[in-house]
Amino acid sequence: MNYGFHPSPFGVVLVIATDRGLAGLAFAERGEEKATLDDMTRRWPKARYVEDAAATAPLAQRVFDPALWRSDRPLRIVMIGTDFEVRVWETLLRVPLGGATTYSAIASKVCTAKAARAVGAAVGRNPLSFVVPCHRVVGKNGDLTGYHWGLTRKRAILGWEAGKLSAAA
DNA sequence: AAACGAGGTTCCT
DNA sequence: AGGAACCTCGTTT
Repeated sequence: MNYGFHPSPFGVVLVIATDRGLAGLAFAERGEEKATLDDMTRRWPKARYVEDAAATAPLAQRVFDPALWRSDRPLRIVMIGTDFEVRVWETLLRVPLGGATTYSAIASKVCTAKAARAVGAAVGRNPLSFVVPCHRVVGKNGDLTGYHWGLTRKRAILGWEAGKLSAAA
């Protein structure tokens, strides 16, 4: 796996890629790049990691520029996780830009309605932050309940998306 | 408003 | 294997 750190509208992002496509995308606080990398590599302990910012830079650029989200050049992604997690993430991928869903709604689709917390855990462990719209999930009552990389960042992303939406319209 | 328990899955020891 | 943690939710103090 190749990885590299790149600037983004929301801070530094760690991009992890395999020869089959994008595998990981995580936000890092300034100075905490190492911790973020550890956090990611823990997900796939058996993988070999090589820093190659040149390989990951184009991916980072593409992900954060909606103008490049074209169906004729789909972003290739690789989802590595348990059955449950992958199901949750695939459900999330169907949430449209600017849309929102709830943990319990996903839970009832993937498992039972009471698995909301499990969904929360799975969403939180989502290695493809931002690409998989884990930030468009809100609590049942419409509140932003939590975010692995900070509620502040979650709000920033939602605001950014709202801006992109009005720009497109 | 705060505390609590149920509930599903995964992580860590 | 056992316990704790998690981006939850509904109910009870």
